[in-house]
Amino acid sequence: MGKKKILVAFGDKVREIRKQKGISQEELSYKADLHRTYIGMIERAEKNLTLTNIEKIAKALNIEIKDLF
Amino acid sequence: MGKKKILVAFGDKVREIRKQKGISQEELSYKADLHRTYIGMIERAEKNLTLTNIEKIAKALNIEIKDLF
DNA sequence: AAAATGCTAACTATAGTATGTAGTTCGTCT
DNA sequence: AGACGAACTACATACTATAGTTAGCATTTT
Repeated sequence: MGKKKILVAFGDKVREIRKQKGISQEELSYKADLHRTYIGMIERAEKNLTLTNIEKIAKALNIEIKDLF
Repeated sequence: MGKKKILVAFGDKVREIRKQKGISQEELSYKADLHRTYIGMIERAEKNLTLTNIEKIAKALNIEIKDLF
């Protein structure tokens, strides 16, 4: 099953910014109030996340939602 | 049950741009390949939509995902 | 070695999809 | 003006797909 481009792009962006900020998936998961493995799934484009979780991740990264696209 | 701010903001934005383009919910639903009533629910902030559907709506409106935030 | 991430598998919550009906808006015609 | 129909939108409900959440162990990275 091929992963959707948009999910790959989003996951890559999250990983890029997360590394830029020098934090681990686990640290991000605390800040976003999401599970550690769930963050990994998003970065690997295995989850089609909802708008509320997109917002949680943006806030945890201290960025605007816009900046994830 | 109070509607989440982010969903209200998103729904309002979709409606604003849709009206700006002078198309009905039904027309938008055709272009986005989503059900007519589902578009209504999104505009009324009753649904927490996923990233793939956010993309569908942006494409149907001929805009970038960024422009919805 | 320790810390971080990948990956599988399960369960539960809710998004996605659709139908039917009620209500709204808007122009047109007496 | 008010009455009428037509197009659009709201809303309740129900079903089915899948997102959300977690645990455990494997693998990779530092």
